[in-house]
Amino acid sequence: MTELILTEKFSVASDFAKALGVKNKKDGYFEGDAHVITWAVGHLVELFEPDDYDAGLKKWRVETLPLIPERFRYKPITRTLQQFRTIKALLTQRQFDRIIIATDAGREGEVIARTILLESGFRDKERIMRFWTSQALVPKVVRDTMNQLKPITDYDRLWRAGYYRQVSDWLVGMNLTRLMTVRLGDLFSVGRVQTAVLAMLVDRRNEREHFIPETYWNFKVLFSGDKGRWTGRWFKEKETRITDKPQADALLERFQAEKAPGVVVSMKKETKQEPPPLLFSLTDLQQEANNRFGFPAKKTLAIAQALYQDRKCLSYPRTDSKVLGTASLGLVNTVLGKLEQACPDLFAFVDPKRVSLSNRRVFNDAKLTDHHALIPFKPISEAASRDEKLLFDLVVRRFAAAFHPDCRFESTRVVTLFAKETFQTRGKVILDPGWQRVYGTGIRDKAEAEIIPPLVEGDEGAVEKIEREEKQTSPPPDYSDSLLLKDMTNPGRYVAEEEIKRLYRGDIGIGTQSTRAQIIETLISRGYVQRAGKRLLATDKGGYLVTQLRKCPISSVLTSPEETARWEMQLNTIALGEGSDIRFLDHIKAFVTNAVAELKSAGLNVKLFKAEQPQAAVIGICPACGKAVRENPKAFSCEDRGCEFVIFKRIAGKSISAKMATNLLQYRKSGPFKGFISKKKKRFSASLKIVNENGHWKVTFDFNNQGKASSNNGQASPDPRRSISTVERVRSEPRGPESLSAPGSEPTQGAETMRCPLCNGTIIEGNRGFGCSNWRPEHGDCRFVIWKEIAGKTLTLQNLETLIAGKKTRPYVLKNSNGDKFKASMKMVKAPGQGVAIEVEPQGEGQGFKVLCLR
DNA sequence: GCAAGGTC
Repeated sequence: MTELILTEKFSVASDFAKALGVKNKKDGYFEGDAHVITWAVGHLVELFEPDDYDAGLKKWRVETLPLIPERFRYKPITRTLQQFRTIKALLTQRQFDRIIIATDAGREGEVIARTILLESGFRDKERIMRFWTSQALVPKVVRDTMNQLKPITDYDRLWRAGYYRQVSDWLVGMNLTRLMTVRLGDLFSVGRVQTAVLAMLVDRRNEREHFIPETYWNFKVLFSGDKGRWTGRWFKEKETRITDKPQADALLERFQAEKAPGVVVSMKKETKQEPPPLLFSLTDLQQEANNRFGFPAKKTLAIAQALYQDRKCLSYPRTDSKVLGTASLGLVNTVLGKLEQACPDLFAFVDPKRVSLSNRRVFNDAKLTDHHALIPFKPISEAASRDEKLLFDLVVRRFAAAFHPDCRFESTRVVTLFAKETFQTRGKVILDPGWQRVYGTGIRDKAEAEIIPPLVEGDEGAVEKIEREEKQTSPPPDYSDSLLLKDMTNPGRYVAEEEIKRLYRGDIGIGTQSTRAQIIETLISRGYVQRAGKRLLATDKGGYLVTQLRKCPISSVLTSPEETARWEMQLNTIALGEGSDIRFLDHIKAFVTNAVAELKSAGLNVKLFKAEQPQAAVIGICPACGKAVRENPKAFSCEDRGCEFVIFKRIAGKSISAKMATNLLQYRKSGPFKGFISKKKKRFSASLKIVNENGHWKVTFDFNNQGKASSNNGQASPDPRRSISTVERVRSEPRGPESLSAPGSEPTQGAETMRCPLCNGTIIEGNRGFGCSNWRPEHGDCRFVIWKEIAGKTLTLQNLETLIAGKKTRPYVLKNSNGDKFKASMKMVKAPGQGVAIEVEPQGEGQGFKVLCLR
């Protein structure tokens, strides 16, 4: 008997080949005695474009809308046509006893297989079987599941649900994008997913713009008794804030007037346990990598893909599952064995009892989706990039943590009665860090870790200090990739209606794990959203589209995340055989028809949008005028229009990368590089340098010094006249409020590196300041920073060296906070309890030092 | 010039 097996992707086909002992690889498939195994590359077939139905539809016109094809048709996707033809030939030109569909176990997997069969003209359903499992495809799982093949008709409903998903997205997207674009005179894309997400970003921008901060007050009282001190925070029922000023004043007066001590009225101690976090889904990993390293979702996906595909140390990344299947216990044991050897520290406290099927937080078939959670397969290669290692480390730690004991801690809550008001004190002592060992003990609960004396009810404490804190309410934060992914995954948090909240209780989100990163990028490329560091900000254009759609009652549902969830719910019922597909499609068609009619006649404000292009990245400093040099399509040029300095992206036939340009700007010389082509078509090598000829700065070749700096990534040594030390230039995202960046590559070789005066770490350069490479909590949480601009003066590299060496700079003209100018030199001093400060020493007499820059 | 969903 011969069988044809069709998988969704090459990696799965090769898992099958391994399990079935098929070794003979042909072009586009594996060939064995009993099996031929071939693979798709995701979707190989797509819906017709409008102009495939009718060439007249190539032009976008309002009059041709709504576009509602009588019958939807498919065509092969050009990019993967070769593979489609291979599969079609196998299906139609060879006789197999059975065709086994082994695409991923989910709705889209079903669509991928069915559309290939459809477009190949293969109709013999009797011979088609479905291979269905979400377990990791180790050989045993493949062989066992091959013995439990299902008739394909069991999955017809799933295929229909997938088909309606495709078709309804097409109807909404094609019609409303064309309509809004033609009516508003600029490209305005509209879609079920992208418009709902855009609306979330626009709403957040509006909330923040219209937010009015309110002042409120807290009270803290420091009690002191025989057993020690404790701080109580005022509360009444669940409230800890007082929003009324007279009330706050009255309370303060009462507290100050009160002579009697505080009395402990309750003391509760509980031992609590916190289980390890669940294994990573892609979205969780993207969130964590965005929070910790500032990686955009797309970057994390790309790195994870490389770890999976090239380095083969990570499982399939596009998964929304946070568990493994019960068939993966053996796999887990193998992986644990390999990783233990590579990083024994992380696995020293693994609890063998947790490495068993009784660990339902890890092994849970009921919670498996198309794929299982992200896990490591083996230690990462030494050759991997820094970013790859960072990301992989997150996965390994999460994996290790999953097999650790719970974190056990003792939580204490003390209530003290003072002046007839109640004050609470919370403490937390970690008894056994359990899985937190993997992350370094106690990082997570720093804020709460207050040590409380062993109080009992009735203990008295004299009042030592009464503190009133004035605070302001803050608006919800701007979205980052991380926060947006969270709300896309779990939109119910922002949905008011109880009924709809319930819809989200299942696993319904907006978009899918495979596309969420892409949706964010689409919004950016449409000019709806901009990145500003970690933040994602809706632009005026994005806000405008949402406003126009919301003017129209029918179309406005696209701007509500609820609607996308309703569609998902209905598709689910179709997949389960409970819903009517015809009614669903009729509903969507009616929606599109009505929305088109409504928007055709709506009084839309037509407004012209200049592309709000985010500024291109700064790649260096202009040698001619000191302003930023930015990348543009053809060159790296000075942002000052009046300055003509430019480094073209092609020099003598060779492409110049941003990295090369950065080096060139920093060191005035870079190379040597191979691959230039002379006017006589001869190849040659040369370094590039920046020279000043008659007051004109330009890039020229340098033929000296050939081959000398090759050990240094093609980077020349720094120009000795410019600096004796170097600072690592960091080009990743800024972190936190200080806007210092994460460290980039290793410190530049060949030059003395500057050291942090507090912890001896490496000095790294961020966007706004020079900081310490040990800024991460796990590296020592060093907060050292010197801002690049101090009192209106921009520091030079030489100033920085002088300051770090503890020496005084020469006097400069500086400005104080009132804008008054004065002349002073700067020096770094130890500031008590604060790390370091930069002081300026005014030139005038008797003015003393003035602290201008605390860390 | 359009959607969203796969995979590269």
